[in-house]
Amino acid sequence: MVVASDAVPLDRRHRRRRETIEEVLDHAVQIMAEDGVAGLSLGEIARRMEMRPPSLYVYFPSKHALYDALFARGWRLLLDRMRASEEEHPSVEDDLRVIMLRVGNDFVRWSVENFAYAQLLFWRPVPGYRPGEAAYEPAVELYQQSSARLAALKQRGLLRADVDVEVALRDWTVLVSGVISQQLANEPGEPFESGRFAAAMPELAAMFANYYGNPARDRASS
Amino acid sequence: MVVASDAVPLDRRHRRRRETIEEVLDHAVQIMAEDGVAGLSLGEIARRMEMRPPSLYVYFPSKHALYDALFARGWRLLLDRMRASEEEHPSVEDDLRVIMLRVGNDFVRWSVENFAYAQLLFWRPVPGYRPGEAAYEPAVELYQQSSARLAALKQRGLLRADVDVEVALRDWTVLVSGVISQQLANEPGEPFESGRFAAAMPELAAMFANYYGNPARDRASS
DNA sequence: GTCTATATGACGATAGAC
DNA sequence: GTCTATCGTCATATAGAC
Repeated sequence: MVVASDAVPLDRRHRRRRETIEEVLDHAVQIMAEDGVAGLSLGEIARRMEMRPPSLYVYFPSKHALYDALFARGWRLLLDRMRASEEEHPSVEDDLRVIMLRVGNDFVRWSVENFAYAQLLFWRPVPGYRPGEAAYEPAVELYQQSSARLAALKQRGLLRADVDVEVALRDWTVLVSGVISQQLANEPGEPFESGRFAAAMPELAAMFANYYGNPARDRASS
Repeated sequence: MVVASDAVPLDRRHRRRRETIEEVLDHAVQIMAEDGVAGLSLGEIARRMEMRPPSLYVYFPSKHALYDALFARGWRLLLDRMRASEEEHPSVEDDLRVIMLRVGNDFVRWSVENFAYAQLLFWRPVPGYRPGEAAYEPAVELYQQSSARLAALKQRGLLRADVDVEVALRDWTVLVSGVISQQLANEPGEPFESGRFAAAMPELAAMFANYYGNPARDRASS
């Protein structure tokens, strides 16, 4: 068996397969945006790819597996977005409110602009579908990144020393997911800039900073 | 035409019809709780009522109309619950945090215990379904009741005089719906008492009271 | 390996008999 | 008011063509 000469077409096949998978996911997101997350249909994906529905089972063993791939892809995209956000604007300010507002706004903006993903990630709209363990991996990674970020802020004295980082992070996720939920449920399609609930972020960031912030360090909160 | 003699069987027919409708709704809620909101199927309702599916169309012209009835019924039940809550414990305390925590806890508790309704009311899980104007009526009523309650608290000096009641209410709904969303999405089936996100209510109520409360009146906030 | 043809059973919905 | 019959669509399984 000659491994080396087989490797090239094997790679090409694999690459082509992955490209097809990505194309399936692209169409799936588009359809979810049009018809709702639970309105995704394999037949519609196949139609747009000029395939027959059963052909999709070559790439995904079930519709749930497709949702799992979308779930993981969504968290991965959001994780990348938040990493880029942190690189663009390192949180060097001494104002907890300003830092949380920037982070929160980026999070909410991505969710509003990618509402199909957001509904899949933050709600539970698909009957019978529960994300698999592997699909949760990037979500866990984002959680750990957020936790580390908050811990660093505490280290720098922006969070009070007696604050439990996990509790503060739980409350912060409640604030942010509340904004996203209300925005997507009550004003679907409304852009981030003009959303009535997205506009609540400044007050909510101030609330959070006042409550968990260190008054000795952070003069801006009152 | 003798109207009087027709009236009795007509009433009986109407009453019987309404009873059947209520029975349909009861089964629908039960099925949504088991299979998810979007997993509701007319066939399953008919099966449990020992009917054929087309017979349901005598009572509801479409599945969306059924969802509309469930939407209105859910808000009505929640409205009744919040009214009873206010009667049991009139908000006579002088502590904004305590008042908001009681109201918020009752709201979240109902939502967790009636998670099928809650998903329908606070999320948008059904592809293609948008609540009709009539179905929104009890939701609007509850909003107005909440708005009046906050205005009364402002009148009593528990909310700062410069606070916009509508803004404060928007932020409060974000907090509460954030708790409900996170609780139902991440710990489905978990009771109110042991829910990780339901347990955030005390901190969130304190956050809200600190931010919008009147420090001159409300010594408890810090 | 990749796609297709075909089939099954469930679904929402409609028409028309009784 | 309830039924049977029917339609079109869906996810899914199997078997087989290339």
